[in-house]
Amino acid sequence: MKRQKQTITQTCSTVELEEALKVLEGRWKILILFHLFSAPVLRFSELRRAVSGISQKMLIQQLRDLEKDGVVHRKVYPEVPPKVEYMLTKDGVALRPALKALKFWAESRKIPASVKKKPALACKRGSVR
Amino acid sequence: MKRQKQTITQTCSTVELEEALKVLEGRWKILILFHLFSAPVLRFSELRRAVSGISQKMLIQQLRDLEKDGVVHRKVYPEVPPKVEYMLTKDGVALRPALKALKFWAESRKIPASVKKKPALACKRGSVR
DNA sequence: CAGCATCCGAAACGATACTG
DNA sequence: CAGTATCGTTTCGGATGCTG
Repeated sequence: MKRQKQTITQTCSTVELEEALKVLEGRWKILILFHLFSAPVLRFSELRRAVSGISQKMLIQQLRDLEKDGVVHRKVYPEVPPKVEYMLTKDGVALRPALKALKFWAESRKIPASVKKKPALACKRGSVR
Repeated sequence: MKRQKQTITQTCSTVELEEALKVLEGRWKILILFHLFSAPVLRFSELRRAVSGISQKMLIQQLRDLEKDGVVHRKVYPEVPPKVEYMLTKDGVALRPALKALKFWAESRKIPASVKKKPALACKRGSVR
C-alpha cells in the first residue's frame, strides 16, 4: 500500500483524492468497513467470520492499514485469552454516505433490467444502515 | 482483475457487493471515472493528459475493464488518424453519488482539524459536479 | 493517434507453521 | 484468541519498441 516512488508529475487537483483513495485500496478494505458499519464494535474473530474468504494475515494487515490511516480504532483488552475490538473512528464513520452510495449502486446494477418481484428471501443483507 | 478461483465459501450477502467493488478496483479506475464525470466525452489522449502519471498501457487496460463491466462506453471513429472517445454509460453515471461522496470525504479529511481560511487558491479543483 | 506485445521488477495475496 | 514469521504464487504496473 505504499506508492511513493515515481508519479511525481501530479497536478494540484486530484492529489488529495488519490491520497484518500489509497486508504480504501486493497481487496478487503471496503468490505471490512462495511461490516464495521453493521455493528458498534467487532472482535477480531468476529470480523474473520464476517469477511468470509479472507485469510488471517490479510485481515490483520488491512486492519493495521486502516488503523494507521485513522479510519479504524483498535482496542486491546489485556486479558488471557486476548481480546481485541475494532471500531470505526470519527473519520471512518464519515465514510458512511460514500459506502451507502456504493452499496446502493452495487445493488442497483445487480438487477439487469428485469425487475424481480421478490428480492430473494432468506438472504440477510444489511451493513451500512 | 479476475478473481474467480478460491474463495468459494461466500455467504449470500455481500457477494453482489464484492462483485461491484471489483469493478472499481485498480489503481486508476476511480480516478479515470472522476475525469469522465468532468466532461461529456474524452479522447484517449485527453484522458492520458488528465490522469497524470498513468502509463499508456494502464490507461488502456483499465478503460477496457471499465468497458467490459459496462461502466464506460468506447466510441471509435474510423478515421485516419484514429480517434476514440470515451464516455460514461448509464451505469457509470449512476456512480455519481458514490464518487461525489467519496470526493467529499477525501476533501474533508485533508483539513486536519485546523480550519484554513483561504482554501489554497490557484488550484483548479473540480470533477464530479 | 490509439493501440498491442513483451519483458521484468515490485507489490499484493495466500497457505502454513509457530507463539504469548 | 489474536496475532507474527516465512515462503511461494499471482497479479500489478512501468518501460520500451512496434503497428495501422
